Amino acid sequence: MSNSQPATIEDVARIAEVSIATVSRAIHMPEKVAKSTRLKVNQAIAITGYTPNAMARSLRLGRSNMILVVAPDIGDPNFSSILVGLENEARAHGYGVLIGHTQNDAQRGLEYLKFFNSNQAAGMILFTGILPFGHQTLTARLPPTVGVFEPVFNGGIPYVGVDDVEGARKVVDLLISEGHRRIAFIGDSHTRLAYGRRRSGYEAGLAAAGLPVNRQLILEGDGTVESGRLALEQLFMRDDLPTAFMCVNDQTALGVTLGLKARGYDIPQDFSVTGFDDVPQAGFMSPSLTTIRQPRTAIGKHAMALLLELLSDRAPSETEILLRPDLVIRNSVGPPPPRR
Amino acid sequence: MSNSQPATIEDVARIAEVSIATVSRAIHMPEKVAKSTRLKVNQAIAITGYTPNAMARSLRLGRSNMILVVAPDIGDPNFSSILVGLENEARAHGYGVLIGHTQNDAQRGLEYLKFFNSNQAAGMILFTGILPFGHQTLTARLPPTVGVFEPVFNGGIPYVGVDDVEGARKVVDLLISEGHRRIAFIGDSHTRLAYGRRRSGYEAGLAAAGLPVNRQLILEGDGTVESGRLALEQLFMRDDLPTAFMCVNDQTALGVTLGLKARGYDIPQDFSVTGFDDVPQAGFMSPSLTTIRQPRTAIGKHAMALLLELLSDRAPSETEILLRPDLVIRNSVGPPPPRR
DNA sequence: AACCATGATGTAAACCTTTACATCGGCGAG
DNA sequence: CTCGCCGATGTAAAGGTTTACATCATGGTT
Repeated sequence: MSNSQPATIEDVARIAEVSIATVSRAIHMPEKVAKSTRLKVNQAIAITGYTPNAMARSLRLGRSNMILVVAPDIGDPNFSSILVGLENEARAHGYGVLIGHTQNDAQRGLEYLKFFNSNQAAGMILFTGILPFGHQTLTARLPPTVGVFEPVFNGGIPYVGVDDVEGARKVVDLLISEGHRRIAFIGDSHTRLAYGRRRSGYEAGLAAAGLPVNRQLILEGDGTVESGRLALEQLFMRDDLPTAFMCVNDQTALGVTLGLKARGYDIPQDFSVTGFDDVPQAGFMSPSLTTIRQPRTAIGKHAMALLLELLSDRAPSETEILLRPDLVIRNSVGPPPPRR
Repeated sequence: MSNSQPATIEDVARIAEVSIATVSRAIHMPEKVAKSTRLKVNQAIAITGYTPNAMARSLRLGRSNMILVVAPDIGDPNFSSILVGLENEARAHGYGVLIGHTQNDAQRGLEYLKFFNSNQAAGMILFTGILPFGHQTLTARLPPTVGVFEPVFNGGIPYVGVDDVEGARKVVDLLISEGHRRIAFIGDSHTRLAYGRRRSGYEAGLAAAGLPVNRQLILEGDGTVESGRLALEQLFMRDDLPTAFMCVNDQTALGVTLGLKARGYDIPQDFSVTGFDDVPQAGFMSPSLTTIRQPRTAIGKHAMALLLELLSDRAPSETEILLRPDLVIRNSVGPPPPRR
């Protein structure tokens, strides 16, 4: 039964007493083979436990049914649920998913690019906001690619994510409606498109309320906990404090929260803090964090659907899909303290 | 330069004015080819931008240089750093890493098994404490495999992880030295070997201190936040409280902490809580969590080294590698309250 | 001077598929 | 009865490698 070598199509053919061509057809174009033969073949497959050799198959075909998902950091709390969406959609269409982990190392990114020479993958999903290889000349020879979660910096790449501008807008609007007038934006960035969009939403919200945009209250950050803590320290050094901290993501908000608590302040009594993304830990923070929910599995699903559309080279119906962000109100926002 | 089709070995041969055999040798057995030819070949490779077709290669060779890493949940906070260790070691030996995500679905596990028929992967790292496919007959035809982080339930599979017994022992010893006598163990499990081992350490510690093992204080759990919260409620319903909660992992400890805080208790003034694993969030919890550090990248490194040893079918030097667990003392442990 | 070992290179088979093309038999129409 | 067509199946090539074996030239030994 289970010999040392995996069964090949030839083993099946021998047992079914047909040619290998017929076996192949019985598998891939069943309607082209007589019912009785089909039966024999299926029995033979069951007997041998044959599964087609994927490498030989895609060598012959010149294409594979694998999609490469490239992420700089597998540990990103947003990644896992997006992956689930990607995988489910992929498998529903007969595709599989490989995960590539670049650790922000262009060298590694390049290695994954080789996958496409060998047809080891047919397309690529980019979880990084940037092309994962240094600025090679090869922009031309890029495989079909879709960005998720964060628009791809180098431009021109279809993208699926949440509507960052509107999400940020919802946050500022909430803060303003609570009575805040001095709202800091923590985590501005020139390189991360998503953060830039969130900042636009922030500014739009202020403008709509007739509030000035105070450049002193906009601090840079890279979305890490540490960056939040750091920005907070800078603000305290300047002694020109806001009443609310609108953070570019939940990690940053955690940093701000920790810093504030370390200084002995209470949230939301003394200051309000908001995040963005609603990572799994957001509900467990103390206080639990008011933030924007990312529809993560939906993002994954749409992104994969878009990529498969690209692969079937029907012209893709759209090139940027923006999903609706939902505000999640928890306990980190309150009215500003009476005076300061 | 960059035509539409990727360059093949034949293109290189033509340009270098040698046969394809020589090109292949120049790449894989450079000492077998004259220095002058080697030079020509290398130039031709540079000109064409040739990279070998990995599929054709492993089709011919009957083996690949990819290692499949199977995890039920990519989002597990322990996974990412272990992966880094695995990857670094793999690439140092010319191997690459593929990540398989099973979502605890045996069907998916089986699909990954097909990788080995096609030689898409040469070996497998199991991050799940269990064989990721239902109980197939195929235990015999298992590819070279190493478990990480959690011993593999179905037995006989080499394993690299932390010494759970000793780690747990360090935790109880700490609690006992603080003066605790009634210590609950949250997260016992029949199916998760690591948890069983941690419980052994717990019992050993109690025994060494001459304390009784109270079965009422040992609660089941599956390592989720929710399981921690649940176990806590059970204890409160029984009205027979411990002074310290030793949790099987950090997530469980988070659940216990949240439950305790919801009931208005202070940690560590009213109760002490400990975790295990030192996940990245442990330091950010409030209070910050006293726990056991997993040497995650080291685990990955050793596991991959062991697997590569297995692959080279030198008999592996050892079949279980246990790394030293370190106690990380933070702020969730204190002496028990004066009376109760 | 004849021979052989040695080193460098080329030829062709094999790995496992898929599929264009050929073959074959049967059946309906003329 | 013959022809042509159609459906079912088989034959063989192709896809890009690696490598056993063959070939060839060179230089040293006898």
